Amino acid sequence: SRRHRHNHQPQLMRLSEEGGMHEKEVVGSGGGNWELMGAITTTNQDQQRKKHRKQQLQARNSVQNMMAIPSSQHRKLGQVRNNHNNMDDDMDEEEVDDDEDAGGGGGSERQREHPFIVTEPGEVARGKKNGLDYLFHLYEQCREFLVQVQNIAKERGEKCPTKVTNQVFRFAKKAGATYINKPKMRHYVHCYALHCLDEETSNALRRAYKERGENVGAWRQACYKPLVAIASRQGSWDIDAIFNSHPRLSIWYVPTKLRQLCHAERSSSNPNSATSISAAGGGPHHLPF
Amino acid sequence: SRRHRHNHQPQLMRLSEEGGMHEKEVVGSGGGNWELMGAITTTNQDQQRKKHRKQQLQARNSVQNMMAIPSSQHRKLGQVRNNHNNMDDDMDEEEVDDDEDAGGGGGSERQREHPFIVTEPGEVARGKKNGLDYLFHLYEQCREFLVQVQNIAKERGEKCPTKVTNQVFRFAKKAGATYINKPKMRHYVHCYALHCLDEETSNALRRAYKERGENVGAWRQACYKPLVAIASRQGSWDIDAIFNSHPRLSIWYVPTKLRQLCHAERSSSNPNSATSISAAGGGPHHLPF
DNA sequence: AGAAGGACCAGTGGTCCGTA
DNA sequence: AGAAGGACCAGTGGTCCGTA
Repeated sequence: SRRHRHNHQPQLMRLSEEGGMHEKEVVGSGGGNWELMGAITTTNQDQQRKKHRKQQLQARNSVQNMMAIPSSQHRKLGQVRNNHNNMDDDMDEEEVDDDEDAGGGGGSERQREHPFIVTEPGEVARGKKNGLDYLFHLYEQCREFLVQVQNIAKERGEKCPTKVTNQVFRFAKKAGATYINKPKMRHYVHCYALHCLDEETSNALRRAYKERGENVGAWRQACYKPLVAIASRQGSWDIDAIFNSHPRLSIWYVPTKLRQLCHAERSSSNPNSATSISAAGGGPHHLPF
Repeated sequence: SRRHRHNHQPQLMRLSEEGGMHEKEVVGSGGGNWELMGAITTTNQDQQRKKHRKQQLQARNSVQNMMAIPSSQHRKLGQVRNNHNNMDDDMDEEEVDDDEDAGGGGGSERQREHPFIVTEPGEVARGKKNGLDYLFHLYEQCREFLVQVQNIAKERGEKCPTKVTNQVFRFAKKAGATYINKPKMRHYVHCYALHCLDEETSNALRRAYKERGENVGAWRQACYKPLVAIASRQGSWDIDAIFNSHPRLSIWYVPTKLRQLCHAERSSSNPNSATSISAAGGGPHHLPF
């Protein structure tokens, strides 16, 4: 096969055990579209790859170059599928692949990420699964992408984002981290929040839910309650202040449902909420960050 | 005339001298559409006004009630024109007003605000003009509207804006402050910034530009330079940090042009800007706020 | 069924340009 | 001409729902 597997971000690979190769690795689709991958703390061995004819058939990506990363060819990146032979890059020009390339776009379809399972701290997921340490690691990666976007913005004298915005997700995608996307990160933000704010509780919850054989959705739901308890203990139920006071959490938007739960809890625990809010500025506990 | 002039916000009236009445006063167009004006720290004497038939001809404002302020009738409010007789409310039902009511909507057109002129500190504008103290006062009003929006949001457990957003402008409009609008406030933000950050310099500039008979546009342009000088003196050229460090200024977005000017100045004064930015976090002067 | 993520949508920041 | 502001537009935050 002329398609070469290579890991562009060795430090970022997924944590599931599965043969020698990690499915999250991105297959190089030819040369020239990994420009500035070096920005992601990895050396880039792909920059001198040969140009592939297919890239020229593909219309240039119309999205403007963004944040110093040249637009990639944006061909569907042909991420390696698990237990599925790599297609040769030329194959789809001469034969039909039975479950990819169905869309008329001409590229192979991107493989979805493996679903998360509830794992204990330190546990590596087996099979076509990803573990929760990997999930939390994605949040750290996003933070690194944000820092890069911020540095570039400062360098250019442009507006500098303080949160993980669409711009950051776009940057991550262009940088090759195609496994990062907004809906996923938003979906599990509060789980990451618990991990940041009270790792002990977070770890205990993971062990309990793994023990009971609960699925990820159940674990995710269960993460809300201890967070509300933390907000309650702060005395203000001000989940925004709690997020903003934590250096790793402050870059994430508070999820709507968590805010609503904190508000509901505050209302039920203190029906005279008007005064409680006015008073909140004066008296809540200091956060340990 | 059955149309009554009344000042809904006595403390907020414009500063131009012009007969007994101030043009910024809003004409009550009938009863019922000043709900919750009390939220703007004024007692509301208009709430018991009679309903006017014209309001019923007007389609109900389709914009949903926002932030606890019932939607106003949204008839064009018929702000008093200067040196122009007040129309009787009933007039447009029986006769045509020659320069209002030209649209098909059936309401009288809103009068534009009088243009600003360069005034000295404390000086009240004469004629159909507004002075710069009044301009800066509008920024204080916006801050008060923001505070109200924030209080309501906290009360409801909703996202709480930290800046003067579209939501705040909408709130201001619904509260009757029809003379506040986004393009205007954005246009003069940097002038207000200078007023906040270095009132001495701001005052001197006003006096100089008034003396030389310059128009508002020229004065406005001239406000950029001392701001860039302030950013330069801070050593970081970080105009965002300067805005955010000031309690009254921090709620305003840094205007694009000011950011660009600071960036250009930094680049020309320190071509090796990459290191300068990296170092900026460690060493800039403390701001006095 | 449980879960990942493309893609949509209401409302945003930003400011142009038809208006007076 | 100088100036005020309605209204537009590209890109946002938020998340639904067609997909696998």
